[in-house]
Amino acid sequence: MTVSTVAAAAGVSTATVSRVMNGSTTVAPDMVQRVRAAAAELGYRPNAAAQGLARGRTGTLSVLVPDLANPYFHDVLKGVTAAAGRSGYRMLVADSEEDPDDELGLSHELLRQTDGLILCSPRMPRHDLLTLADDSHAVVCANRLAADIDLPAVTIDAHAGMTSLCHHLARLGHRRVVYLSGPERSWSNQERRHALDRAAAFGLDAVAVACGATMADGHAAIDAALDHDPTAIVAFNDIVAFGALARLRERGVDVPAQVSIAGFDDIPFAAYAAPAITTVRNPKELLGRRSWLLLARALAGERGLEPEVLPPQLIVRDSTAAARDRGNL
Amino acid sequence: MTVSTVAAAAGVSTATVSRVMNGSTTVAPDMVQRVRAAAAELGYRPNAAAQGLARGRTGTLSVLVPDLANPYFHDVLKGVTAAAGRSGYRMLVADSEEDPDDELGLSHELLRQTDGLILCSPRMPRHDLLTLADDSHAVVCANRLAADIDLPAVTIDAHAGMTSLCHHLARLGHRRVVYLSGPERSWSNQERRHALDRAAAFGLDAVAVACGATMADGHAAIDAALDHDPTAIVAFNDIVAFGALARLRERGVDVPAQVSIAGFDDIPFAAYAAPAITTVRNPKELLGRRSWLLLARALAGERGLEPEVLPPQLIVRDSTAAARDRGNL
DNA sequence: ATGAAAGCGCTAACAC
DNA sequence: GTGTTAGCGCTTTCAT
Repeated sequence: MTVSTVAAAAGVSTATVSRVMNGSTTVAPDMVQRVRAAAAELGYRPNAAAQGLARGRTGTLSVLVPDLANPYFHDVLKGVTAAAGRSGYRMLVADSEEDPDDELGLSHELLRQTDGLILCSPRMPRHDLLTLADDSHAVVCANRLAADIDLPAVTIDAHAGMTSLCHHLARLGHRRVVYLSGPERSWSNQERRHALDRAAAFGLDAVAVACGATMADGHAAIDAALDHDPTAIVAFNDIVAFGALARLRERGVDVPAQVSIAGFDDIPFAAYAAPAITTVRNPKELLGRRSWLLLARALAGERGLEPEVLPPQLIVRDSTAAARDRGNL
Repeated sequence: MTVSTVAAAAGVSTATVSRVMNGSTTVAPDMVQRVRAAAAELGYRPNAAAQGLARGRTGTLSVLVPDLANPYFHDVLKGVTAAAGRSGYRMLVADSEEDPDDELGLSHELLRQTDGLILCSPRMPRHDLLTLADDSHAVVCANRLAADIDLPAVTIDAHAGMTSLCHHLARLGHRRVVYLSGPERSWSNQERRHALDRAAAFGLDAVAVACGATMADGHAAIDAALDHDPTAIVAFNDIVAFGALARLRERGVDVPAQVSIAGFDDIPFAAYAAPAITTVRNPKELLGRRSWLLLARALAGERGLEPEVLPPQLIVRDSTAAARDRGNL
């Protein structure tokens, strides 16, 4: 079942079949009919590999995420597919499972099979990022800015987000806050942490506790966090906040009466948690769409694309309230 | 940068390069060295499309899920990649976004680009499934059994799962239970519902309320559910249970004191909910692994593969307790 | 407007 | 053990 089969059945050349299948306008209407009929009759479907080889492009892009289990990435992926789909591109998703050392290899593998790659929150060392940028012009970086590396990027203004959150907490009278720190190699985590440190200007006294990016991490980190007797806890992301909330409940700590807690990203679960989690909304779909736009431009040959920075938004819910007046937990 | 480039650089033929790249044993050690060196030097990476065309297979399989935002599918996907990866296969993920009418088209498109397809909880009409089975032998169906359609399948024993859950509820003294029904076209939903109906044998009197598969659906369905004044609510899945829990909280209904609630699947969030959700654990990763195994066999030419049925497991947590003695909500 | 034919980059007979 | 070569299925000049 190839072009030749269809061509024979329709009594035309393979070139004509190809033209019809690709919607070329320079084909006589009756030929179009004949070919269409023959193709439909035979149930013909073009072979993607052959098309890819002949055209020099696959029509597929790939996205590499560190953890597919994090709902955060779904919305990003949705944004990417939606935007890329409109340009006739399909999306291949890969998961590095939070293994920074595997990312470079995976990226090369993906680049081999697809036309371009979107790295979502990559954890790989700076050096690998540099290698990748040297190897290919079809890579864009989401959620990470790498100075002096020629990689189109789109990020969130973590500083602005954290600042508005800190403002919120400061107005509620909080002073001692613990930050549940995300993965070491996460750029977002570093940004959030630094932004929080700068919030000392509002009178917030922040201390970081090593944590991670999963619910289990959040759950496990609470005991250490409470040792600092904070009135508020800021989690690396909503997932962590979620796990933390569970542990606080176990320990009988009332949220937000005794301790306030806030997350980051605004994943769907955040709004349904008990209590609903105050968070900094990340324009995830937009991030996905912009990433594709950047990739499309890179694919079209544009170089030296400027990094884009997207604005987050504070979402106040029920997990934050006025700091308790005095006393320890 | 092609085989020829490398061949020229190494002073050998393209065939030898190909042999080395594919780990053929019938190559002299020094040639292997030369080729390896040249390839590394040039940073050569084989073109996947060309390989696919020449080999007649792409080395990629695809998985179609109805909703990538449902954490349930992550574990399934994890199982698939893990198993397929061991056989040198990569995985392409596609999301039909709960649009049953788009599934057939998407499936064909995926089949065109990859060697095989795993349909995860497909919602498409039976007729489309039949078409697909006729068109290809490289399709396996997870979470759906279609009688008289020659499609390798792996499912969960919903009946067993629902029965153990009903047992649990019956022993706690529940009689009036509401089932929050999932998507109309979901086979799992039908199975769960039927199994629940059969639980009348335990003295459970179940009534179904239309709901859906999202947190918002669960949230929205609670009001109608409470109209039936149930002592227990069984949700289509954990996501729905999660949304339902939020609404119950809003209405001031105490779970589990006034109403018990149970989910299905045991997604990670279930254990961290407030209260932790009693559920029926679905061996998701196993399901993924088995799906791949079936697909691999189909790809190898086996036909008439027997459907596999996996056992679920009741996980009792804090959202279910003894039925309230008397009185309405 | 249509067809013939030359590749796209790689693999796998087949010959040596 | 190594090289030659004929495709894999499609697109795309280039003629006509």
